[in-house]
Amino acid sequence: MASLKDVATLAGVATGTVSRFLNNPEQVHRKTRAKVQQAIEQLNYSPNMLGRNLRRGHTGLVVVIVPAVGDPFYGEVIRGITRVGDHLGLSIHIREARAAGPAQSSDVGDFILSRQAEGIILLGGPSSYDLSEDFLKRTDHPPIVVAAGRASEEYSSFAGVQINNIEASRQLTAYLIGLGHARIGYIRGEPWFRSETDREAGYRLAMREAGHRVEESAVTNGNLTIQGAREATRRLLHVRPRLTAIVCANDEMALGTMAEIRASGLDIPGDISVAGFDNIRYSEIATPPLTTIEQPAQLLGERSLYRLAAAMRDPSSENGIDFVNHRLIVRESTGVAPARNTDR
Amino acid sequence: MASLKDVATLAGVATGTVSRFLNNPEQVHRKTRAKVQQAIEQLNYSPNMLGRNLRRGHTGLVVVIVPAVGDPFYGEVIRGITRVGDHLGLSIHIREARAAGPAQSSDVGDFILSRQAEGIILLGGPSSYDLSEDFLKRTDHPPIVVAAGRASEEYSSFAGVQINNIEASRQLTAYLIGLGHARIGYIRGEPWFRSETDREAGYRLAMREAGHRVEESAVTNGNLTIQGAREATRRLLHVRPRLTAIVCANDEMALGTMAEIRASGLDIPGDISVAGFDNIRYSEIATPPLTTIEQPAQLLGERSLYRLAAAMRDPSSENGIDFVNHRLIVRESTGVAPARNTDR
DNA sequence: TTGTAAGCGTTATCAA
DNA sequence: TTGATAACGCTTACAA
Repeated sequence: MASLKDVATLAGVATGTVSRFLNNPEQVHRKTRAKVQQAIEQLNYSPNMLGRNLRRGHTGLVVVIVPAVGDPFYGEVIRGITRVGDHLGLSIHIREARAAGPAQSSDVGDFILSRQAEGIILLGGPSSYDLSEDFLKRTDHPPIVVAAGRASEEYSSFAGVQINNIEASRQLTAYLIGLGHARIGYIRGEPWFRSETDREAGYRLAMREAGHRVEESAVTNGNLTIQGAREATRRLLHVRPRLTAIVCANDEMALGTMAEIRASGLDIPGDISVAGFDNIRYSEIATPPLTTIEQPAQLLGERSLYRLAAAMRDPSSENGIDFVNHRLIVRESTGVAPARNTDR
Repeated sequence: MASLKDVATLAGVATGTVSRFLNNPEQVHRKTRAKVQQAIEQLNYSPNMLGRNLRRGHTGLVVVIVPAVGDPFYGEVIRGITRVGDHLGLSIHIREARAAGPAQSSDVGDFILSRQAEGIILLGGPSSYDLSEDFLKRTDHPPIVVAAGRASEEYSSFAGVQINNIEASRQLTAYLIGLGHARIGYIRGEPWFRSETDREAGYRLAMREAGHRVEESAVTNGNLTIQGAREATRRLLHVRPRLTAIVCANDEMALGTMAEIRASGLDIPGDISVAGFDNIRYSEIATPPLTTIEQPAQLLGERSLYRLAAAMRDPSSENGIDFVNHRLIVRESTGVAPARNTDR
């Protein structure tokens, strides 16, 4: 493959001139420009970014770490990120967090430290999936923004863009309580995602505020998957007296929960109400349509990259949390609590 | 940030020695090893990949171009790819194809030609979304594998891993015909995805084989989205005499189609049967569960990367199409055709 | 086993 | 406006 030097030789000029042609064409004479242009076309030359980036000392590359590619919610966030990336001239690369779990610390840290990327957006993080402990201890890494997650105390050097998960969850749960529900179950996702401990906290808060007790058998793990949620739901359906509502830490699990409830012959919301989080595109067309908390996904993405870009320019820029508005969307999966059953 | 030279200075050895320590530790004396190790830790050194890759002449980076991040089907394919990537020591980067449409040729080609990536996997492609005409004309690019798409004549220099879309679609349509359906509509996706022209061809083939006429008003565009499919379905519901079945080019659209049919008060499959493609995870829990063609998504991903890796090692390796098996999954969204209505 | 030095493909500085 | 040359951080003969 042709290098800049080859072009220079063929055009009969110095390498510096070709470089100038590439970066500041107006500084090279019309006549020379033509020669260089001609040589470039003849050799099918295109600049080697490795050389360029090495010399320039930056890559214009931002890496987005996503827990699961194929997740409809994160997909929307990423759409927002890439849109801003196009606008700012930044290359966006997406990487799936190691599926192996927290034990296998990821190689993402290495990738960053090795200067191939100049910034990171952690979607839904931070979790030990994303970055190794070693990495987190260091202070000499490029800027990091946590989007749609939760920048917690222990990672306070990260900026964050997110909804107020505690408040959103409290509001959703309070809405159910307002419908007369008292026996409300909760299906959490992976416990190492901090945004979800917040959601669980909001649920507990609303229950406490209403004076309802949370039985620990009514709170269980759904692993963020449809299948996990179905199994979790099966467990919750054994709780007696029967729960009249189930809140899920995201819509994906809520869809699984609804499937399992339907499979068991119960009615939604007649027997049990179900609510989720995220408002993914499948929630609106579910049967029944799912009550959920909408996160402004694309906005989350856009804002994260703007903040990251600011931090890349000025490393000393603030790294507090930027809250965006959520919205309770009431649909038909929630209804008034069924009259108290006397059987069992 | 510390460089290899800094480490060498601090450890009191030559740069070459540090480099050897990094790459062939067994070739350096135990005593020296300790010194270097110590210096590395003290400086928090990690190698700059730009320098290393430039010198070595390769990056170990593979780029996956996906039409839409957040698509559940492609998400599975990517999972297969990343798994093999971990295994082969290749870094997998995902990039979303420019959302702007074919007019805006993408910068992916530049990225590849600039030697940052050593291979490309095109998911669902190739389409003009992915690569510019200029790029496709060139022959000096790194190996390209088309996964879950269709490597057509015009891109015959690409290897492909896919199901036989024509045959799968023919089979699905023939299954409906076997249930007594004769008036079957078709909702295609974006016409520039070649895999979908194949699916439409298979549908037409089955119809022709059964001696059924395809009315052009019964074939329409769904843009690969739920919303697009709903609009398409609204159009199809006006066709008279009424269609008794609708085949969609993917499950995403089929879910939208079912939502619209339900919204219009018709029964699935009582009035209209619906079938899709891909067997995404939401299809099984849809109401009713969706009849579809399963593609072995993870396998598609795994095979693509193996083929790409082979081509990276040996550029002259074959680039034919590697077919994997699809499977018809019959669920409750399809049933026998309703008795011929005399009204209208 | 270690040191020296050339070179990967660029850009940038300094003279000319 | 252009050319010569050092430098970015690393690897790898080759010599010691």
